[in-house]
Amino acid sequence: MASVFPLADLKASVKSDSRPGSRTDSWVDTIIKGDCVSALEALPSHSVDIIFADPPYNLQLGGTLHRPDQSLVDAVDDEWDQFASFEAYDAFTRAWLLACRRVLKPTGSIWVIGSYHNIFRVGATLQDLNFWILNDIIWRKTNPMPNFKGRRFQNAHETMIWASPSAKAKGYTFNYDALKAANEDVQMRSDWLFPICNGSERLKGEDGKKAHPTQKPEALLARVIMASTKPGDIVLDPFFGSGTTGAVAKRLGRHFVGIEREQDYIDAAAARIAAVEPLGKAELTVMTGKKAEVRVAFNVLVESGLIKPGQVLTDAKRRYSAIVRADGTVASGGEAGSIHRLGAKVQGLDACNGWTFWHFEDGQSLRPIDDLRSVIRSDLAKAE
Amino acid sequence: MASVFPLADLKASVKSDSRPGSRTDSWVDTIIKGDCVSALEALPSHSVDIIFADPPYNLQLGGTLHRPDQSLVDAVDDEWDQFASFEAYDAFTRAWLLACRRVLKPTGSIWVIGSYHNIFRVGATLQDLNFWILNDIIWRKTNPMPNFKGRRFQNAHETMIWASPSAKAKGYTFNYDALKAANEDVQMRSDWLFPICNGSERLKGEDGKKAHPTQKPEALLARVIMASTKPGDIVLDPFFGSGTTGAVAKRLGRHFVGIEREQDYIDAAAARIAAVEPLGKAELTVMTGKKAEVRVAFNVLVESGLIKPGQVLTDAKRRYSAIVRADGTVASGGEAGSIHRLGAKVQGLDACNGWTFWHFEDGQSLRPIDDLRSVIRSDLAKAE
DNA sequence: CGAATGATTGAATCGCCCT
DNA sequence: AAGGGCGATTCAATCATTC
Repeated sequence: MASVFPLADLKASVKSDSRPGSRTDSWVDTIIKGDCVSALEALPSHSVDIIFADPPYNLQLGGTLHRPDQSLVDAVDDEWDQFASFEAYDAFTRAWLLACRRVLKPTGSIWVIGSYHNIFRVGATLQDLNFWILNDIIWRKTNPMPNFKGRRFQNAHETMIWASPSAKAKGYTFNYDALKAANEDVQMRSDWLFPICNGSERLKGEDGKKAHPTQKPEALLARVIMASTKPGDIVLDPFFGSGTTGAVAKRLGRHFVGIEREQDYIDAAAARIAAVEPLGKAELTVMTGKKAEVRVAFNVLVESGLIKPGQVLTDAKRRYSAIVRADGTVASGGEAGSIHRLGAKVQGLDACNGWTFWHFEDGQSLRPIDDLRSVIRSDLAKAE
Repeated sequence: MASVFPLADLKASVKSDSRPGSRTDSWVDTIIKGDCVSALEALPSHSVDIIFADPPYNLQLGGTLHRPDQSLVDAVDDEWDQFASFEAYDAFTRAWLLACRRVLKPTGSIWVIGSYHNIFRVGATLQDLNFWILNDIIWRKTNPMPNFKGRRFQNAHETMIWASPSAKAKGYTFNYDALKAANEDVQMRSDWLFPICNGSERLKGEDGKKAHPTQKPEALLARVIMASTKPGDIVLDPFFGSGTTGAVAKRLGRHFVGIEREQDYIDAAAARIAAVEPLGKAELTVMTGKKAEVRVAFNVLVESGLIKPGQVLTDAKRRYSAIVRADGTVASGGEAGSIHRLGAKVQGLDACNGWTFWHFEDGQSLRPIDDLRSVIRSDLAKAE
């Protein structure tokens, strides 16, 4: 059974920060010491918003290998042994992913990072467990380790899988508009370029050696968290290690939960996170697009007098026209309906966004009726 | 049982070319018509040098997809890409990979290309069958299809796995020095940049429509073949399709064997290959890929810490100011957006280059944020 | 004839809310 | 739970057409 590691200083520093939603649950903003699966089983169901997992990939690290029937594996180049070790890794993967799924909200999503040693097994297991892959993301390293022997290509990337808990779970957070605005106004691609973690960001022990062998760069976690969470969300990392996930989550106004077995890593991560200063609310505001705007129905424009019954609307090229009726529908050549239905109908399409399709005369020029909706919206905003 | 498709013209053109090693085997430089596994079983053991496989991806598409302009996306919904379940796909994968392994020389290697829909299953099956993964290679597309609904990252890459037939098989060909020399004297990385196959390279039917839905670019195959084969080697492609593998192999002085079920694809591939002129010995230099423009988005500055959330930017004359947010957008007086959009908005213009418009405080002076981009660029340039 | 503009297209697991 | 209405959503490159 896992025990909650209290981290009094950490909690204190967390409680005083600006993160929305006061979290009084004892396990939030803590590092839980213990085995990944049993620690996960001690958490409530459907309680975290995203999971970022950086699982181990080499099961043959020292020690002897046992088959599932407990017999000792005596030769590593035996075909059956290879198979057995993959099976063991798959069983491990299955166990922690199942435990993660129970803890994850239906509106949540999971990220797993790995290399070619393990990511194919992880991906296949995710699919077997009916997780629904949203993207695979390539972290391209600016400064990867060279291939010393010159027998292969330089291994210059790692792979992340982003998945929702099921094919039907479409409520996951994806801050599409913010990512696009931040990316030169084009949508963010599946290949990301970041340096590996080194220099002052890299945690060092007292001996000056790196504190953790696979510390991930904070910039990578920042993009993951900014892309797929909202401020105040809870980010779980079942393989916490040096605590990059927690440090970035705290800085970005998200809550974290870490699970880690080794006390040395817990100590390093706790000290690291305690030193993080969370950002303020204004800095953490996420840009949203039209999808997040309040709905304004077309008849509101008619009722408010911005559009008058009897007024004629046309498309931008004046190929089609329609007359506005007092009930907020529009009519054209015997057909009538919503601005969307009629727009679709006159063009012979299945669908149409009437707000951008229909235009009204404004002096010499034509302007989309969407402009008038913005007027309504800014009025509504002022009334708040 | 598969039947060898003779292709007399093709053989003739092949025999007259400059490829070393006269191949008199009837199956060399032909397209075999038939099911992949039975055709493979008809070939001699340990007879081919590399295999390039582009298996069905098992896309699981929902309904139809429309672009924002309401045009229909021509999806890959062919019968050959439909599988009843993951189990069925795994069984299929296992069968053709086992058949491939028998045909592959111990000194050979295999390449498999796929997307997140299938590549994890392929990779896990390769490992289960004791293939030894040498690299996973990312094909970054310069011009991928966008994500039309804004619900995910743009799917901008595909993944290739390169593997030898066993962990002990170290005799595979890897032209390390040639690749390095062709890559400005640095090691070739695991992420490659190529455009998708388009324009005149794309095979069209008599109706002007694409002859094959998933034709791969020749440049991609050229790098694969130049990296992992020697002149005169035999390249097998068990999912021949439009014959890109054969065309590139012939052009590069390698022999090919294709397996394909559909006569239409065979006809198109045969005509295509017959028209290929093999290169002379001196011309067989390694193809270099497209050099990426080093494109740095504003969020990279924020993620890397060069610009901090909360920091204030102004124009050169301090008439306008904006605050940087953690999501990589900037905000000013209720408005928010990309550095470009907001710069335009505050000035009342249609467009604005945010990189030169917005400045940050550097001691006593103001400097354009473009200066910080050059700092990042010199780091990132290493990966391009 | 060249430049500017518009149309087409590519391996795609592509919406959300209310009734 | 299924169905219907609202209304949001695209990047790079190749061709075709117009100026």
